[in-house]
Amino acid sequence: MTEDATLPPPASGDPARPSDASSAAGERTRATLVRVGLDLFGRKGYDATSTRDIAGAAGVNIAGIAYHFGGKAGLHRACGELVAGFLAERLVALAAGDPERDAALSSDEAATVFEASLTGLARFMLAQPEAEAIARFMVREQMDPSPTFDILYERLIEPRHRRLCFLWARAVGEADPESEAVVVAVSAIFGQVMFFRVGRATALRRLGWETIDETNVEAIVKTLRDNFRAIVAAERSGRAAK
Amino acid sequence: MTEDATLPPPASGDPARPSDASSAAGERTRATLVRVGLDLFGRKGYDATSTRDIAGAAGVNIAGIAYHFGGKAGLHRACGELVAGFLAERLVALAAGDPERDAALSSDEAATVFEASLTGLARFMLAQPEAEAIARFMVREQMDPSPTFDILYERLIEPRHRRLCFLWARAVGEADPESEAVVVAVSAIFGQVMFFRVGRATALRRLGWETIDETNVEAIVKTLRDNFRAIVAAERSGRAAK
DNA sequence: GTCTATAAACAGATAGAC
DNA sequence: GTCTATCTGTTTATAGAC
Repeated sequence: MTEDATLPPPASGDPARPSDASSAAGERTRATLVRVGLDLFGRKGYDATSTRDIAGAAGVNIAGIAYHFGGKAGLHRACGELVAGFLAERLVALAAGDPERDAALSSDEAATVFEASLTGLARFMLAQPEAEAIARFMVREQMDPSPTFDILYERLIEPRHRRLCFLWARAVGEADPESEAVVVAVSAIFGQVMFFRVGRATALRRLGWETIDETNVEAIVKTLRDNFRAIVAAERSGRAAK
Repeated sequence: MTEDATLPPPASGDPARPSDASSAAGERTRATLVRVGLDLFGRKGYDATSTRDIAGAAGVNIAGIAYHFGGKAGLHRACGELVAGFLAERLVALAAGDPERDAALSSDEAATVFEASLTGLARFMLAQPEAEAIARFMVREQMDPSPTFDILYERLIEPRHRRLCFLWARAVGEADPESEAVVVAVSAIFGQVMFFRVGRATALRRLGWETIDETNVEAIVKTLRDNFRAIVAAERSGRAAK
């Protein structure tokens, strides 16, 4: 599982790297180290993961980490950049919507787009094997943010969360999409998905599941959808009553 | 904050300890080490926390950890036992209900008790300063369970989650409180609370808060309550329509 | 029960050969 | 670009004085 993930687009010409080093072999080594690092950092945490473990699992010499990334911290940062880039692209596809057209959506359309984003996110983050390492890495950065968290927040979390708030405000007829009530509501709804990642150990034991496969995730998605629709309906009727 | 928490009941006569060692000084040392260990383990994780840090912050000699707990792992286990005992007791008080009387509750009463448990849990876990270390420690065990997780799960998480499932089933008129739909629904609702602990870094930035104080937590609780009521109402009407 | 001193293993980083 | 060998610091655990 660590070995054959299909995560990183090997990206032969990487403009983010300012320095030298552009041979095909070096690029392959870097990509392998980042992929393995993402898995191990997410699985055990930054401090619990030794550079020897990473180099060993990647089949790369230990000195290669310092050579290619400047050190352990540099590799960690590169993992964050991979996550931000890969996931931002993927989530836009999952949401199936063009952010620039959101402003033209009707209330019902906004609710539909929000729901599609929510269920798409759940299906991807909970059932896709390639998302496991990513989700673990991100949750860990949430728990105790390192310098890498800023990359994730600014390039991934903030814009996606902001868009959901915009959609939510439009769906329920709230004028200010950045109001406290909207941000809290969207966060709470997102938390329903997050539980099945963070509290996975509890969820699996309570449900007698061995893992969250594509069958199981549909049971979760059904509940998420039902809850979302219930909350939207109540919010709308609450506002109409005023 | 590490120094003056009022967490551990110093428990002079501890029956859980099979061995010798029962002087007042030794008991104080053990209690201090557990309290500091809980804070640091939760804040930085098991591997990132050195026994020197713990001993230093506790004002105890490094060798004392091995002497009193057998080693770092033993101290971690003792932290888990403290959390399980303290929180189980506290949550029963928060729920304001006697588990043995749950079977006699009406549907509306069950919903009320569930709601009180949910909001009480949120207020305690999100705003009480003494709960910060506990919550961090528990989330970390969820993320990558150590042997200590079994203590938390069996003595704290499972019975509390099971009771919420019972209340939820009764509230919405579901016969089987351990059915997949019930367990998933309760987990999702709990996830709404969990987000503001796990995703705290995101929530604070998005809301412009410096911390979640008692004022802020009321904004969260209001959303949690509204969402809970909306979901209950929708679930009931969905069943009535059949 | 608490302390000092130290052992034995391991961490990340680096120098230099190839 | 990759390798071996090694440096330097830190880790947990322990032995023995008090």
